[in-house]
Amino acid sequence: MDKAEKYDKPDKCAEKREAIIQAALELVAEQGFHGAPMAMIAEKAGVGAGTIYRYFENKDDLIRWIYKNVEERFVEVMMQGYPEHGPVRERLVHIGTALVRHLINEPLQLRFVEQFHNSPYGVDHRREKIFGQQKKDIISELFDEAVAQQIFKPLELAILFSLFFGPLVDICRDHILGFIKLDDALIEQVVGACWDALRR
Amino acid sequence: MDKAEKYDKPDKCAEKREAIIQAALELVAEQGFHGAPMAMIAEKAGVGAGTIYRYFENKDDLIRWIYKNVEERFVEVMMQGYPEHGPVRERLVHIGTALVRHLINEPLQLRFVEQFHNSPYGVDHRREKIFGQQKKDIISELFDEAVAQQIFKPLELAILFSLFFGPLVDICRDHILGFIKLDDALIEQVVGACWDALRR
DNA sequence: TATAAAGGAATGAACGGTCATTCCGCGAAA
DNA sequence: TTTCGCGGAATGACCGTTCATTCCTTTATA
Repeated sequence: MDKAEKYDKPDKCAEKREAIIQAALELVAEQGFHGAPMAMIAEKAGVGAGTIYRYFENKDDLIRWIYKNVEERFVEVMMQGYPEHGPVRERLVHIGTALVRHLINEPLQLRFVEQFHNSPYGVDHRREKIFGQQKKDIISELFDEAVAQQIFKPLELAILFSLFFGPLVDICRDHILGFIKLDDALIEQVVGACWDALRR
Repeated sequence: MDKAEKYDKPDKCAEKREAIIQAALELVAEQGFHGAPMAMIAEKAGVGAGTIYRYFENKDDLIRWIYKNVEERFVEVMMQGYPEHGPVRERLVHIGTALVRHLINEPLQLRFVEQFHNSPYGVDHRREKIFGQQKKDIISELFDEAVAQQIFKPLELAILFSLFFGPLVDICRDHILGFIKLDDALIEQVVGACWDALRR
């Protein structure tokens, strides 16, 4: 039964890979990088320790791959139903609300990203994000536009991002850890408060 | 010369202890906990590896002791010149400005605290801070008062703290890492923005 | 179809390196 | 001479990574 189930699936490789990713995501999110040795990831994923190295070059590679995917998911979520032609406030509230809703539904993703940001990778990543800026993304464009239209305070993008996203992420973490209890009304209030910080 | 200097001081023990603390603070701040092994702390402090254990029970003890002291320094700085009887806005601006000025003058302390917060200690510490709350501190009292007077939005303390302190700390980090350049005028604008987030 | 060999995926014990902590000999102070 | 702080090699635990071996699937053969 076990064996039949195991081998009649055509994509067992992809499944193993997924199991490794999920195990690593959970362990890093819940215990930090210290608490996620490769042997433990392997055990949790139900594979041998060496197997991980068939799918990922090394631990760094695994961690970066997960981060990249999680971050992409964040952007996707914020862009889903994005009111591209609405007023600035509506667009910003959409982004903030979508992000918060997603983060509290996927606590592991939030915790993982936080662990990543506070690690040797983190600084390099932020530097690249602030200075690299080869192709402006939609969110940066929205902020630039709002500054140009004198809707936002005339501050650098990095500062505006901190004012808006910083508290939202902090508050999601507090919700996940059980320190506060977010509901729809409260999310709206908090996003509104972050908007107030940006508004001229 | 070295020896003479070393032993004619009456408080050489306290000096050694200070050297250990300073070395640990610097290494953790600059490299994270991974990059601050006890042997390296000892070398940087100019003492033997075993000597650290004459002053601190173990690494945890050392780290917690440093954290406690750094945090106390933060509170001291915010309370220095605190306009106790001024209007709420003035008091809040004082706190925010004093904190930012101190953080950018003492980048190691900021980086150390951030490392601490993102570690197994961090969550427990925050939980204790939010729920423990045996004796209200002056800052909490200020926020409570502002909510009661309907100057602030009617939100929980944890949320108001995130709205105010979250961005300030983020921005100081960006300054330290060279991503932005804070000056007095900019600090005032940013603190003002955080105030706007709280204001009803 | 039945059997056997080949090929590649998976395994987990073993390796080299690092870490926190211990412990014992040394040398300064009394 | 005795005492005691100190140093740093030694210890044992742990971690990322490797690799010889095993196991499963596919292909070749009769």
